[in-house]
Amino acid sequence: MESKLKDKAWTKEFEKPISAEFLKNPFKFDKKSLKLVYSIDTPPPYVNTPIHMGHAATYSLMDMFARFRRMIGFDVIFPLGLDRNGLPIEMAAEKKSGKKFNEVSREEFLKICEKVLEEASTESVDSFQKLAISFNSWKLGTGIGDLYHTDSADYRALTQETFIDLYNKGLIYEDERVNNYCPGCQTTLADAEVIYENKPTIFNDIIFKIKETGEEITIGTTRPELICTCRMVIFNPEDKRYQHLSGKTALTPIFEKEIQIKAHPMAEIEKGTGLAMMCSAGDLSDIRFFREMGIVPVIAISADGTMNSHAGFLEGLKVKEARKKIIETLKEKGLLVKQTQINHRTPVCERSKDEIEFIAMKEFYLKQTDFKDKMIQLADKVNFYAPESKQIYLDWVNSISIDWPISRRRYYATEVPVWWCECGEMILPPKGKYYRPWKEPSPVKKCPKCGSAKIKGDERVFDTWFDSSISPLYILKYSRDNEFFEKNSRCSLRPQGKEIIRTWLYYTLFKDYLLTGKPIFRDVWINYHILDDKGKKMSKSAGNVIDPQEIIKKFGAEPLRLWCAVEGNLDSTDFRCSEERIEGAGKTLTKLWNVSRFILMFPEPEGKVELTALDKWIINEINSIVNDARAKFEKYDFHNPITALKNFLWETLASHYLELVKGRAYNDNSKFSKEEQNAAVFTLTYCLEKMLKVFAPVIPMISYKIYNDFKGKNIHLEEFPKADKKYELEFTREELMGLNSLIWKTKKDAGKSLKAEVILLTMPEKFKSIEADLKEAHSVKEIKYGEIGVKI
RNA sequence: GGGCCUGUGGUCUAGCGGUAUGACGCCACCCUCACACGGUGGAGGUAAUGGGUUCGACUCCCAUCAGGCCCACCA
Repeated sequence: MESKLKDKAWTKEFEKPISAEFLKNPFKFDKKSLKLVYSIDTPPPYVNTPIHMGHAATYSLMDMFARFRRMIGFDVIFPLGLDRNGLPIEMAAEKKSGKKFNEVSREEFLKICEKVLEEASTESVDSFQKLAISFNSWKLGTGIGDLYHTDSADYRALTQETFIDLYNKGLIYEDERVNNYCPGCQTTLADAEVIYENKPTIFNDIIFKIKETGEEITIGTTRPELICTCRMVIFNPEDKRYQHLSGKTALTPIFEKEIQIKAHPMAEIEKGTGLAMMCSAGDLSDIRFFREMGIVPVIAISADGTMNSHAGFLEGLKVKEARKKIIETLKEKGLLVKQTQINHRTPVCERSKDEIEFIAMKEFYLKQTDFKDKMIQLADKVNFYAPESKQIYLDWVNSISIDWPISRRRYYATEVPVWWCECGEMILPPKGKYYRPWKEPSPVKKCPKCGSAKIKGDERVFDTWFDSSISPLYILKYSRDNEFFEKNSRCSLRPQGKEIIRTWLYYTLFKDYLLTGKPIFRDVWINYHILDDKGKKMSKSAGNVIDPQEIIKKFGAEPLRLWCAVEGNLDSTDFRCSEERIEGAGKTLTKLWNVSRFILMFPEPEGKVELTALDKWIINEINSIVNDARAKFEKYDFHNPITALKNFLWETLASHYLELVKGRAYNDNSKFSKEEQNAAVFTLTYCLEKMLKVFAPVIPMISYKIYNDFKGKNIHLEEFPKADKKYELEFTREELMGLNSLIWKTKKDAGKSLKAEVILLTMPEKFKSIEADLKEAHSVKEIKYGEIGVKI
């Protein structure tokens, strides 16, 4: 008999033509369909580096979610987005041109960025295609489900529009903020560009006076030029030496400013003299401290890196000069007790290695501290998978103490859509267009306030998260197709990594709440990480990065996908990437192929079908798997159902049912009736069909091929199976499998072949209904009923 | 330094109050007509460590250790 599956085994070479076929017929989103919409806010990967193993795994899982939802009747929005904004692109451009972004004109620099983007690797897209990820489309466009770029005019226009809306709602304001500033590169830096080095620094012990008692105290500092910004002296609450100072007033040297002395755990007993002066020169932590204490910070360094009027006699000096000068002055006045050289962890510029200065600049802020309670409540309206991940979000929201700074001084990002009149009036353009104020004229010729025509465009851009946080709005056509958006938001699912909960997830929930008044996601699926085979995090510098293309080349995409499902639940645990285990997953594909090949050897049964108890048993088994899978897939758990299905395939179906039913299916000696033989074939194909459909979202290519040869139809357009009614049976799965195993073991222990005859099989009466199948399968001469026993 | 999460045979995983599930790998035997990418059998775990609650704990609580994620790095 010839099987409908001709090839002896499934090989990775079969994947190519199938994935090509998938590409020809993508699952386009059909706005006119009457189906319910299920939308996935996919995380746009960065284009400048090819996707790594983590992407391959998480997108494979997202694809399982998408394919499953389609099979249960949803129209799925599953777009591919490519992230092209921000620093990584600028870094690549700088590397390529050998020039820093402020060394060439803005226009020129953007051209280099665009060139970098043009040449950006298409390897990621190729990987997605090889993995058979079922995005709605691979073509760039502005329709629902189309491929989108985060730097497109369309996307950026929407980002700018949300700025205009939020500004008009009174939620955005401008304020002076301290920035990391590199004097070498002459630019502000993001925190991520700052590294720390141990550098020898002079630690100066300086005398402060106590106003009430005249006592002198000594405080150590590496930044004496900032004494003018000192607004508090603190000591550790446990520090016995200074308890008497609590509540007293200190006078700063030279400036004679009165400041409070307080106990605060931030002061360390062993560090310096145990007394610390708190200056508002520094970074966010200083700002936070001042806010906590209710003190207004004083900024003494201006944007050009020189001391301003707050610094008094130091005004106009550069920071280092100011430090020199004040040390001289302190020495003259006898206020400098001691100078020691210490190794100090100093923030330096990642590239030029210059010491970072902190200077104040005006930046836009989005109010968020007022919304903390709301954002905590909002989390209860979102389903977190796994639920434990919610805590990461809550912890972050609780720790927020300052508003969100949304403007940056870089080039390749969405421009802040603002113009400024010489009189200081801010001019907002109307919504709906993409604006580039640094090169475009203002939307109004004259300032509405003073009538002046001297209007300049703002040169700042947005923080990338200000862009990224509108992705669900963008893919659901917020403000572009209001009817559609109203009907189909909230977005069904946000899948993302655990490490960006405080950024991408929080900012999206927050900003989109401000804009729409609702939690934008229904479900949030948080994924953990793929580690290398030793359990270490993959990183370029460690050289342990596993390339998914290599894995696909070696084993194929299907084993990789199956491995993702079988390895564990990525929503609660990291995976170690082991080639051995991925290869092992491939064996299940072969097993599935061979079982299918066997089943598809028998012609479709004609005439009546009379199910035996054995058939009913295996039908119960597969149905309970179908039930379980339906329920758990909905909750993004593929691991447990697929593990169960895999076990069903290997053990229950292949080892037990198949072995027992073989004789009846062949029926060479006509020991069984035609109806019974039909039942065997019917049951086998029944199991195969359901099994393939449960596997289909996980391993779409092999299931597509088998189902096509089996039914001549596209399995991915079929409905996900439902369980049929359950049959009552006298024996359990364990009892049946135990009986088989006992017979096989008895033969083996006696050194006989498995085909050897059983002279007498004694078994409980509950197996009477499957007597004929047992007799045939185990070559039993005689059967008796009673205590179990095998005689050979 | 702070917060949160995790810790089950060599590797990975299930269950989550009654001494442990399955897979991969390993060893032995077997080419039985779908499959040697197979079959059968076997070795291998005092559940990170130490306490506590309980008649009883892998399962609950505390501490320690290790790993992960995020934040901070300041006199």
